[in-house]
Amino acid sequence: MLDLKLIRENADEVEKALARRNGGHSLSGIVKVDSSFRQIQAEWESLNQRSNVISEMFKTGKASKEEIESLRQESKDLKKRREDLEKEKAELEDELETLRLGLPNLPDATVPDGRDENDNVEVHSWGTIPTIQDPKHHWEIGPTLAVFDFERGVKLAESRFTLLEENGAKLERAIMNFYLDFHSKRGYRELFPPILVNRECMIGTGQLPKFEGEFYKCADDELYLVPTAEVPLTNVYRDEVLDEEQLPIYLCAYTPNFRREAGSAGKDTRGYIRQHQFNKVELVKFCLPDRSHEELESLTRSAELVLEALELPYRRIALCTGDLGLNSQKTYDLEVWFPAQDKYREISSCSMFGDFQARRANLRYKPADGGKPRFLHTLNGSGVAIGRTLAAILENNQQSDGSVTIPKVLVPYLGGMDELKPKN
RNA sequence: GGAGAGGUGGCUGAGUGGUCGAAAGCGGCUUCCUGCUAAGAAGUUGUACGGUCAAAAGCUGUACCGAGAGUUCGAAUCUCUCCCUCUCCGCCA
Repeated sequence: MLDLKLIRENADEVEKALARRNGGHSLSGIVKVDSSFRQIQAEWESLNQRSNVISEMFKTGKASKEEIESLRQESKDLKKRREDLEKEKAELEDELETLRLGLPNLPDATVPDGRDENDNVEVHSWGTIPTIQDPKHHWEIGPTLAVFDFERGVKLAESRFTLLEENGAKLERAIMNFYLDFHSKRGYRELFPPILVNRECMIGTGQLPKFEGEFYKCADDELYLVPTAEVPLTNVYRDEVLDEEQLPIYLCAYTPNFRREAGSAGKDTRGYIRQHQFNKVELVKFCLPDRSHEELESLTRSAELVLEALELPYRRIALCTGDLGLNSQKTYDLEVWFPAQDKYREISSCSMFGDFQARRANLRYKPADGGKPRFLHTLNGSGVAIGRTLAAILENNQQSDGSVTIPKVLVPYLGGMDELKPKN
């Protein structure tokens, strides 16, 4: 959410900054609603003031008996007019809130301009792309190695749900534990948050109200299945004022994630890449406003390091303005190599949000110099997606005999197992 | 699920329908004092959005005592609905 004062006073500049994204975002609507809201507000306040004066006269008993009758009547009339104004005021306020919540963040100056993902910029790549004769897709390899059972996953739920067979289950858990251990050792405090969250959380991190159809919601409770651990983690300190000395705060957590994938019909329908339920370890940071850029670099680096530890070839992409998410000022995507698809696929997305989420979730810190509480800055990134990691390991580590070697760092997490062999 | 208690400022905790933005204590801040971070004394201390001002300070207006509705000239205080927390019992991983 953008600062209303900033919009009011520098509408042109804000509009110019937003124009770097796709689809123009006109501010004239917001400015207009804001000014009529304030006009109504002023009128309403002056009526209140009069009512308070009348009350005061009752209190002090200064009015004569005849005056009392007319004052009583006046007060009743005032109340009626106030109620009319209140209705109008509430409507305008709602409208203003909706408009503001729908407005995206301002892109950072360092973000490359562009229309869509084709204009994203590769920052660097790591690792050697393996040479594999006729590489197979992970969905071809998985079932032969007791990793995936796609048919039964669909039977249990619906499409885009997968049953992990014994090796898959163990591998998924090994990756998850490796990631959590790795980030915990590097200063991220491990939490295990609720996986159902309330609406305030979803608004706080920016999923709602704009993307209502993307998420699973409980019918009888105002609760949502988390689409990412970003939601509970970023909301941990919602409506709180932290001390400056507490910052920065690094959090990490594993959660399952649930997404309807409403806009992705027909995309990645095969395999384990795009599921309604998937596992992920997420990294979240809270920091002082002037630290965002370096925190983004180190956050992204943390995500890269787990891929390097797993020896998976990847590249880092800087998203262009047109591909940036609603909340984000700047985003790096990490993409890992998928041999059978002959391309890189996203496995992590690391973003800085400035005070955009902090305003929505009311996340503040008290400056050490004793000033008023200020909004802090938030960042997050996948550290990284577990299911896609599993798929990438299957594809990159496939051998000509149909087996798959396990990355060294995972072997201890698998009781010493260092390869998966086909049954027969 | 049954029974009960309660939701007030950064925290603890008072509050008779007008004198309550709200006692008191703690904490915070400022100053004084004792030759050093300990103790003591005094003062000060909510938030949001407006107005005034070049701006800040200051002054000033309105709102806010879980949320919403109602009674009343006037509600933290009375009534209703909802939400949440706590205690006991039951049930359950």
